[in-house]
Amino acid sequence: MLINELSKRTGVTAHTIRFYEKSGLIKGKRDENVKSNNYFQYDEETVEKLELIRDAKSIGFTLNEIGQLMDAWYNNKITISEKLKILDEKLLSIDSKIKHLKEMKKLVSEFKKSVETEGC
Amino acid sequence: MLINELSKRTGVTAHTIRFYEKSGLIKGKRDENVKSNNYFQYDEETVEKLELIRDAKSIGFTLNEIGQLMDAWYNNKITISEKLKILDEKLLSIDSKIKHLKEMKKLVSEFKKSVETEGC
DNA sequence: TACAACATTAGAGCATAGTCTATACTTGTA
DNA sequence: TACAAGTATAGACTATGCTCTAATGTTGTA
Repeated sequence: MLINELSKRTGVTAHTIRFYEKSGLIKGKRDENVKSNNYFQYDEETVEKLELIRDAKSIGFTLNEIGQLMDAWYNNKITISEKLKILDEKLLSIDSKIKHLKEMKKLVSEFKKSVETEGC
Repeated sequence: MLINELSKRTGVTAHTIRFYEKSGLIKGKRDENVKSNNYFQYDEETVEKLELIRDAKSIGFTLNEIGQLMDAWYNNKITISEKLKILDEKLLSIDSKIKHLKEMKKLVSEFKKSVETEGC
């Protein structure tokens, strides 16, 4: 599919898709048989990747971290042990984020209680 | 205390403290009795605020959101029900982040397992 | 009194993550 | 064939959150 369809499928603007392409997060392919243009072709894997980017971004991963994660996911050039290392790092990072959020939730909940009872 | 002491107490650089001051997140006071300089004086509340900023930032709140949260915390110009509304919004937002993180963790864990067993 | 250490403001610079514009070429449809 | 819609690239611009520099003034200690 071309960029416009990819954009419609994922809700990511063509501008942003090109930005991700330039950043190396996704890769379109050019059809060697087509000589009249140099339009990028995107596949289903790219749809998946854009969805992963959206999800991972929403929980606070940077594009750089997401790039690493997608290397572990899709890149067959890196070894299994390298993949496992990346995945373990990300799992630790997720756990750390969850821990922080739970602490913050406790803090906010306690304060809410004190506002309710003491009105401070 | 002056900015340098505040910086040492909190681990936040003087530059960043001034940036937060300019952004309206914290407020130093100038001593009217002292005419020879216009140094800002900071109190214990500011130490608390900088710690709150650090915690809240680490779990993905923007400075803008943190500003709102601190208004609820310290500003007595808003009503109790307004404070509770802001706190409830933050709690929902925290819960949503935790939910997303858990989903992501599951996804990454499952993928890790498949890398371990199938080496894909 | 010299001078290091500390304070202030203004503004420049930087990283991240887009967002938009200009320019130019290609494709599909009336 | 005209022309709207789609595509590509380069580069300018923006917002957030710092981070640093320059210029200048103040304070405290030898």
